[in-house]
Amino acid sequence: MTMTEKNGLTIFEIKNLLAKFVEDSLLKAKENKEIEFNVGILPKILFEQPKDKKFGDLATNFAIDFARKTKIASRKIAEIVIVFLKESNIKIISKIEVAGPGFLNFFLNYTELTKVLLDIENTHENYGCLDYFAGKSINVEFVSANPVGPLNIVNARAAAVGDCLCRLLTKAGYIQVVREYYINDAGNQIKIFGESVASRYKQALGVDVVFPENGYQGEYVKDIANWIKETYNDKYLSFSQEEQASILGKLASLRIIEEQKSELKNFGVEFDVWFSEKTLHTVNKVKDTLDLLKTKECVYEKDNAIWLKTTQFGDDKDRVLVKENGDWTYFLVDIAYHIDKFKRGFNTLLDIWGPDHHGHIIRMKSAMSSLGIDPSSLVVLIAQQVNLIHEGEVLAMSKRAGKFITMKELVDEVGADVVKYFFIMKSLDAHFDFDIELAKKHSDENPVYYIQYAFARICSILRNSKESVVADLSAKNISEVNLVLLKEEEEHELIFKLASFPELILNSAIFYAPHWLPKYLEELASIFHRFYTECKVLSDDKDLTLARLLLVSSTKTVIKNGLDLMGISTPEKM
RNA sequence: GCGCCCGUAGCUCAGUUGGAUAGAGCAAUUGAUUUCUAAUCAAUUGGCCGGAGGUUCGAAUCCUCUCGGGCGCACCA
Repeated sequence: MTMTEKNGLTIFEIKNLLAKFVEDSLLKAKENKEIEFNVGILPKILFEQPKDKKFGDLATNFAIDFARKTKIASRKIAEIVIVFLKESNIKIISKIEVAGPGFLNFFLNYTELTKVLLDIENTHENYGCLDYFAGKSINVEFVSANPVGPLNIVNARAAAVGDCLCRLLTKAGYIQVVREYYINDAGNQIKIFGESVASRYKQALGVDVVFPENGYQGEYVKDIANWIKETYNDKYLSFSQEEQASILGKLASLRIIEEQKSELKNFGVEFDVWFSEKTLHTVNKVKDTLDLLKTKECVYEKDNAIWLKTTQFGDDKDRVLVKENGDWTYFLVDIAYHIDKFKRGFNTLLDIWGPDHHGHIIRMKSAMSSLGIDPSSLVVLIAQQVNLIHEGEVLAMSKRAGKFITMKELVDEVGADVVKYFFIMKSLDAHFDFDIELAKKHSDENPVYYIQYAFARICSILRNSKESVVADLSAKNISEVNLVLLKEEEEHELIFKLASFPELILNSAIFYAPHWLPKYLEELASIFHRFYTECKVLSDDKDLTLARLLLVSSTKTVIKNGLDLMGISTPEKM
């Protein structure tokens, strides 16, 4: 539908509107000399949803905060302001009260608020889309596992959360969101991995060799070696040890990358860019970065190595860029990588790193500062560790020792929807104990099914409505629906929640907090289930049925939009 | 020793800017189905927000100290 007029207001818009009215009221009070203050100290008017209904739908405590600056009693400020507010006759508000030490409580006019349902119907999958980050672009780098083994459960966490975050950022208005996977295919680990594969390859061909002491033990290494044997036979047997490690390592890691891609795709996560660390070396980007750093006076030589003065930005010691033997450090290469990303024109770089990398944040930001890049345009989120709990015990996992559960195993065992939901619902900061038995055992009472069930129930209602005498909603001009009929408490709660959706998107995107989304959807589903129990949608009262169908249809849209943001399916029947 | 993250109900965790009586799910107990899907709803039980000070009208939230758990502190990646 194009050129749709907006009918109602979302909660976010209402808050902005009210903030403006409060501010205007304060200024009028100042004009009337009822309150004296400098315009510069005008407070930011923030609203919250009181827990207790008797305090209204929205409340602000600005007067209490403002009282400190003006030395006027907070209650008095509120009482002066409320007079002007009442004179303003704000359409969306039915009642305003001063309460407690100076809270200003607003009660919404639900006849007005309900009009938002028309907007939800009109905008549909675009409901919740914002233009907050209009014109901005962001690069989100996540997972980025070394190509030396299958993806593990921490990678699964990063994949689920990173992908959801990207969808949220897109919805919040970024013009470009690039999902990027950095392949560490040039380091020491690759070398060790190559030696491991070469060793297994020779063993597979019946050669008696000693497996490297620090090699990768996992069974998958043997599988890959066997694959190479089957594909190339003894072609590489005559090569030198070094060549074998290099060539077979490359073959093996390419294969692993392909497997990672397909496992991620199977999980529903696809990357726009697979960036190979090697390309930084081949086109001199590391050297260029080093040269650039050298011009910045924050680089010095000591003990035959080249150092970056990260201490001037708060690091506890300076860091080496070029080793005594002339090799570049991982740190320098990583700086070059980030410079490369910035050069591609992104306003913001977002990295999701593992917990063992938190010490690198200050270093990387130091490097950016040294190069004159605003360090706040690099955002690093740390995905805390995941413990897999099996029969009450924490499973110790090590890729080197080949003892770990892969992302694929977890997804096969528990299901992609549940895995995604479990990971997204936790704050990234939180350490996470993932109890496999619990996830499987309680899968029927899982929150994800709770939400999906609400969706399925709505689909069922809509199916039934088409068979009844009640006219199909889409066949009617929805603006003819009599919204006043939606007056039950459950209906109002549902409408309020639906109207809050865009604000949730905004906050989740601004604070990079995707875990607020599943919480919102659980609350929404809960309100819907209660509504379902209390209010019959399909009845002989055609007008009421139509109004409730509109409400239910809007709920369906919001649940769908929400689950889509998490990459979780929306079954129409359960 | 220094730094980062965590500590909230029996378990797993929310708590956005300091707000009004600390929340949800699971587990436990009880009730609800001639009615659009009971994978649901309603109700009950469950808390010194790790501890101690401080800041203020007001603290789970901010500051200081402290105790537990995890992870870093390489010329490894």
